[in-house]
Amino acid sequence: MSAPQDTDSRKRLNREAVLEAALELVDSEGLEALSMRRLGQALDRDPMGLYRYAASRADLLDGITELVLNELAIFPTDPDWQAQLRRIAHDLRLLALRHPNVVPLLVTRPLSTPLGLRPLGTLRPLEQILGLLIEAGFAPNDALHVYRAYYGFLYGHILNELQEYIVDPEENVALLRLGLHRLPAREFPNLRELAPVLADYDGEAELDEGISILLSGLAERLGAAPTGP
Amino acid sequence: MSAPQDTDSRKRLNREAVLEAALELVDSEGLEALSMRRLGQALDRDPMGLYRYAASRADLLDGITELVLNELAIFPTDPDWQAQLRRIAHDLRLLALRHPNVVPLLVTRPLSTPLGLRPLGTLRPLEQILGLLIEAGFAPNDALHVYRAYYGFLYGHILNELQEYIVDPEENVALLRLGLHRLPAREFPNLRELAPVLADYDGEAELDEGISILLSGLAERLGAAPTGP
DNA sequence: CGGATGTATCTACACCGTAGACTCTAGGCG
DNA sequence: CGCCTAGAGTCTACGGTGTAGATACATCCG
Repeated sequence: MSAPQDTDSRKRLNREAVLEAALELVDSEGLEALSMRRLGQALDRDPMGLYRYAASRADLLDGITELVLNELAIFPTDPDWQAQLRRIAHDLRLLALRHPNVVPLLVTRPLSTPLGLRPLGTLRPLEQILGLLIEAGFAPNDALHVYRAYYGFLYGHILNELQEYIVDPEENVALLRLGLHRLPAREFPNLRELAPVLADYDGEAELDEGISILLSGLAERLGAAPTGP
Repeated sequence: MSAPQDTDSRKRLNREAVLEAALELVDSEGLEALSMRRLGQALDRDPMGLYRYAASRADLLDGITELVLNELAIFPTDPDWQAQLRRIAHDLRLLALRHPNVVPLLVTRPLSTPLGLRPLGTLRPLEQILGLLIEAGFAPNDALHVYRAYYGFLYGHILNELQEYIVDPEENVALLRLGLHRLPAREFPNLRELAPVLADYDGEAELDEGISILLSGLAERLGAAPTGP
């Protein structure tokens, strides 16, 4: 009658469990809904107790980005680097669509922390992709440049796609039309005319096409100036 | 002796003045420092009075992004669309470096508002670049795709560059070294080895190179499948 | 048993966005 | 002139936030 009630939700916590609950909250109710008190409530714990597992709210946010990025699998020794980069791109895209509310964290957190001080989990993709490229024959310098082009393109695409993404596909067209109808016709003729095209955006195809272009450009460069013996 | 003290900072306000003060605050002290109370203090006004010029804090943020994007000049009728796109890219980069704290808003605000309901000022670049491309001979459909590739690349680059940007160039190397030194050597060999290269990132050159590649790809496509009569 | 050590909880503070009531000012109109 | 109205400016208050610090509690070691 005095055991600390392990009925269901009162198991012993650990950092991962806390982060998972936080992620769940963010996924379902948005970033703004994530507060220590709300999270404590979701875990049926005193909010102050969470500070044992996350030093601050900022640390919590970092933890979430880390957790999400861990869903991304990279195999830096795969010899087919092009296929690998293509797969990673699609995986990251799906990950972003699965956790749209986390995307702002993904692109924003790194801006506030110098590279070397970031959570290791968020640096791992960088490290591993560098490895992949170096393994593939790029000089380390070039690998870095390639990584930047690749990841830049990827993040850009995700932001683009998510901007035009609307949750309820039923409302999608209507809302879009409604919204665009609001635009002054003489100032925004092109946007208004493109409404139907905007409405059915095939993000996957667009991403794949972009990756193809990028990869062919990169392969060309690799062929032109090989560095290995 | 009773005039409402127009000494200096107590002129009549308007939305733009408020937004400019807000931008100044964000530039100098970061996004988190922007609160109604702080802003009211900066303007020597009652915080509640600001609601006359911005309906909410969110609206304030939207206003700031709009204000910043207005610094970007686009000439949609310039026949040399490639030069135009290149210039815009560099302008946007400089703008991001001038207002690094605003960049999170730039990439993040559009994610929370359906396209048609966004502040007009933030849609204008899209509209005008579409105009530029259509004028250049792209079919409207293609113009949209090209825009996405272009802007995606651009945003990606800016995020990349800002991630590695550190304010005080004196501390830069030291901090970076310090940070990277922290990384476990066996897990992050590539990153550690690339520290010196990371330290002197020439964002302008990298951007320009990327734009060149993109433009040549685009020009090729335009040449391959022209749409005009 | 006594102490010590780590966990959980509570209280309190300074700050936030903003709803709503209130005061004050300027101007129009009889 | 006096009065009324509309709007701008101000104040107070409410329910929320992150988190420092004190306090209570459990658990283990000697």
